[in-house]
Amino acid sequence: MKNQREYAIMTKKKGIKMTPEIIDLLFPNPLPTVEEIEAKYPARQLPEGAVVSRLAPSPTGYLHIGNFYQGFLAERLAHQTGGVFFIRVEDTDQKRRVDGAVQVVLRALAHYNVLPDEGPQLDGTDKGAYGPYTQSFRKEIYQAYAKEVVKRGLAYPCFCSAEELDLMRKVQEKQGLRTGYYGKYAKCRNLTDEEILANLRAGKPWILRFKSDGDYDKRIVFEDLLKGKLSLPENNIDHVLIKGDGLPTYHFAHVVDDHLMKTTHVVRGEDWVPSVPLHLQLFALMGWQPPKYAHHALLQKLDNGKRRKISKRYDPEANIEYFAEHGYPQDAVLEYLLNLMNASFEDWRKANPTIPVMDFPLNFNKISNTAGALFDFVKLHSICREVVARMTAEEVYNKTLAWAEKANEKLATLMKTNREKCIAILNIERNIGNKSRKDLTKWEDVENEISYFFEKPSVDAENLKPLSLDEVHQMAAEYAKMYSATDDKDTWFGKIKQLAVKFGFADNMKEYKANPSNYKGSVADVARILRVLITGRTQSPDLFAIMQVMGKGEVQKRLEG
RNA sequence: GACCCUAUCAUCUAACGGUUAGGAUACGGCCCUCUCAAGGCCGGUACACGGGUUCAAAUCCCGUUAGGGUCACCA
Repeated sequence: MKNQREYAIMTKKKGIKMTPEIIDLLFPNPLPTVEEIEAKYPARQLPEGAVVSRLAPSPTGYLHIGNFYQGFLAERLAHQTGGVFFIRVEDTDQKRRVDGAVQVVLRALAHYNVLPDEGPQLDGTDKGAYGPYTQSFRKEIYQAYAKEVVKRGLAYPCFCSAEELDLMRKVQEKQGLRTGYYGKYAKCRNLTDEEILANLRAGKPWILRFKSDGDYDKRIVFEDLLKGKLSLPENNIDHVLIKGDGLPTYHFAHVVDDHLMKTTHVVRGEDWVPSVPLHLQLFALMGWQPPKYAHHALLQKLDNGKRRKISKRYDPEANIEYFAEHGYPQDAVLEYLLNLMNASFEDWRKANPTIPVMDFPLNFNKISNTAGALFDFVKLHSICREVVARMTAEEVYNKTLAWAEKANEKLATLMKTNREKCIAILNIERNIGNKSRKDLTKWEDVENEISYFFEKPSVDAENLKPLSLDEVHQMAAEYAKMYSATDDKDTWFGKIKQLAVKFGFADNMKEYKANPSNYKGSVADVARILRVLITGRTQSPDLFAIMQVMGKGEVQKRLEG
């Protein structure tokens, strides 16, 4: 890798020196000097070892779960070291820009408590001293640096049309060559000053290309924080720095912005690995210290037995909003992702069941470095159940209500008008000793867990067997007379046993199993029949607790009906 | 096609030259004075293949195979 000095020498030797006239035509508008710009971006005052990292979303109206994963990882790294995590909006592709997209990203991050220290805010302002944090507002900064590169003779205008480039690529493909603007295919690289001038005066559209001095047969070696030592061919392609609309490409913007914003660590998906040689080359060209890179594996999905990266097009869960919409507990999503980052998370959680997720010490040296994990709903759901089981009934109530207010109006109304009762329902078999029911996965499921308390269930006669409807009525009437809301659990169950005997059922399992033909069934069947009358279901949480919460009046109504 | 990354149970993974290859999820079985859920106990399932190096290899090296990724005026 060459340093700035070597580039300067090289420039002198073989750089094309653009005439001042060309430079004026290329950059007709007044621009700040690079010195002026640099002065606005002083070194950050941070403790030793503090990481400055960022999430750089494109405002497409959609936050991909992979980007969220990346941002979360960057945020952890920054905040665990006392550093800074910021957001930078990469909107240099104006075609893909969608209104309100930044809000989508910010709201998603806020939902998960992954909080940026700097960047655009929901009200449209910027927070932080290293902005603007939206690339389209930084146009003249990129232009100023581009102009500098042109002055040094290391960038040149390219007049090739999209059609020409397309044709070129097809030719290269046909011949089995590497595609790209390099070597003899870099036609505009060797244009004379006169030719450039003529094109510019004729108003021919142009883009600015970097004059690569890389040799594809040589290798560049660098240390990736996650992948270790990586060796790739040098870049010899004259990549685009400034596009036809005057905005930079990702590559140039990345180098300029992360230099100015003092990013120390670039965390991104491993799909970026192939462009690291280019990026390092650009940092060297500018004479800047490159950040450390950390490329993580991509989240994948099984599709017809084949793996592929999670796709916006086919997988609804590729959109981070999916999880909020369906009422996934925030912490469960975070825990699941943390578990993919560090498998030791589970052990930590087991040892520290009550500590907040964000207190997990994410070990950067142990970030999994495999081919990329399959997104696993089964595992996520299991984590959800654990997370919900750890909550108090009131927390579950609050979180569910917050979800329902956006997603299920009917449920929200029901919950608001029956707050205490809902909490009592959600408290059934919760935090008894240190055990809890684990049948709630997401807020979406709550409706089904509480609905039967509020409306009289329909009863399927099939579930009342072996008794006839008449016999059921007799049994229910008998039980209604016996039931007392002040009974403790043992007394309650004792009465069910009495009822069982009275109607020809065995009052304990062992006896029934020993002589099944002597009985209509066991006490379990009696309990089932009562459960069906009261809840409409054959399966439910503890019937004793349900009846207590429901209240004697309602219980009797259901027994009679 | 070129280049890069990866390879341990079905899934996520631990192991950093010496382990009966561990855990979690899922699955199966048993137990648990009412079902379900939970809980307890038990169980099956993995080092992709082939060569080396070494007293010793899941671990290091090479190759094969397989999967993934990248090759834009998109990021």
